Amino acid sequence: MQQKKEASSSSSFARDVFAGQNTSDRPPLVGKEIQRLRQEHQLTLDELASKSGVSKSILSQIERDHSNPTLSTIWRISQALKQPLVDMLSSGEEKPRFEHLKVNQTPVVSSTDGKFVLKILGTLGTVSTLQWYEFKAEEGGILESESHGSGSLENLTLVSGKLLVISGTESRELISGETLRFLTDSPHRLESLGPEPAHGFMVNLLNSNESF
Amino acid sequence: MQQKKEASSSSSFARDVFAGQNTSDRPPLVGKEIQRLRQEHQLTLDELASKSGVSKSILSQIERDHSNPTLSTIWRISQALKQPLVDMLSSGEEKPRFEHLKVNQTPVVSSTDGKFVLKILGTLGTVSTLQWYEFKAEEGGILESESHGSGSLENLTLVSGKLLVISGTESRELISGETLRFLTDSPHRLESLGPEPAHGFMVNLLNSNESF
DNA sequence: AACTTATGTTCAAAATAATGAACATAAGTT
DNA sequence: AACTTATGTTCATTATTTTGAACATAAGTT
Repeated sequence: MQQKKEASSSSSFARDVFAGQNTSDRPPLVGKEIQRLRQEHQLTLDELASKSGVSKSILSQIERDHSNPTLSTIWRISQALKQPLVDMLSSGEEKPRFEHLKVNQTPVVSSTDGKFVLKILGTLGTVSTLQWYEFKAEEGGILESESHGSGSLENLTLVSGKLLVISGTESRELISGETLRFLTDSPHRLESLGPEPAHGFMVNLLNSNESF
Repeated sequence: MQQKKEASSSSSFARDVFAGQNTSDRPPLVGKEIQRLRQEHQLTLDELASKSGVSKSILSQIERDHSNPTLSTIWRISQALKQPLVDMLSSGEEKPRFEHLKVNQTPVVSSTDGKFVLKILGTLGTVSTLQWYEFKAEEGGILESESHGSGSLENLTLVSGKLLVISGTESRELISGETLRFLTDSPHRLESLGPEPAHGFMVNLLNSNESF
């Protein structure tokens, strides 16, 4: 069973952790953040221990990144500190400040006849699913979409051109500068009426609590 | 030393976990989400095990929420699945539901010199706030913004023109067709470099969990 | 059917996280 | 100084996670 190491502070975890920066090639270091929060709340280790139900000895080690805490441990600490668990973990991670997508890196989808071009500008999967697009369509260009699931919402702004939007049994005609918001829980279709090309933006909220 | 329980599946953790729903009074259940992601990536337990360096036996148990994984374990799994660790943990938590908005009259904000014009296309306010805009700025037009709070994200796509983006101490130059995603947890500034007017689209995710 | 292959689960053993008590250290008090 | 109090760290022990190998099950082949 447990072969006693020379001291608890030199576990392999600690060694690994201290070997380098958290260049996102190793788990986030939560110690600093936890300590910061605890001190912000003016709590001692003893107090946080009793509030959280986590022993103060392990708290001490976690704060110094000498331990690799369990999910439930981190969770109990985050509760006691009234901090969303997720925030505590992401604090250590250095997020890139900028993410720069060059022109050719922007994914593009186009209709079979090439008349309707959809550029996927971005996606956010965290909360619910969110996607936004730019589109350009010459006269007669058509985009057909299936239902995005109940509760899904599409927000379309036309910068230039003229566009016919059909969702379910209803339809609307949009002119330059107008915005339309509609449910996309049934198949829908966009059609550029011309003569000048339609150009616009879309923000879609997909209802992702479907299990497929 | 380890007093062998009747079976590994009846650890106290498992019992606790199965005692009730995750009504945010117990650690998030990551099992379902991990399994979903693994299957989405078409990986078997063996494959994920070798990719992540986590043994398949513990993967099996974690997926069924029969184990209380360690931070480093969750992290290694999230890496292998190319999923931000944070997303995996928040998946079990309550998702915000949408509120239905009234028809918008597209409010317009413009800089004092009138050179930078921002059209608010839409808003969604729930747990985190989402807003999207269209902007047009002639040469020299400047938009200054305060911090939107920690974790806030701005997604900017430039349709035409040239734009200088400064956030914190960093800056980027964008040309037509490019997209930039950046954190707005510090003051930032957009400047149209001209000569042709800058025209683009922004989607902002504001983080509204201020600790108060 | 018997044999292989692919996939997921269970088990004993090993590694390590968590606990509670003892130990350090510093700051105040008498 | 000697004594207390407050705070954080270390240590031996206990509880749990993690591992690797063995086991189970199902699907496909000969």
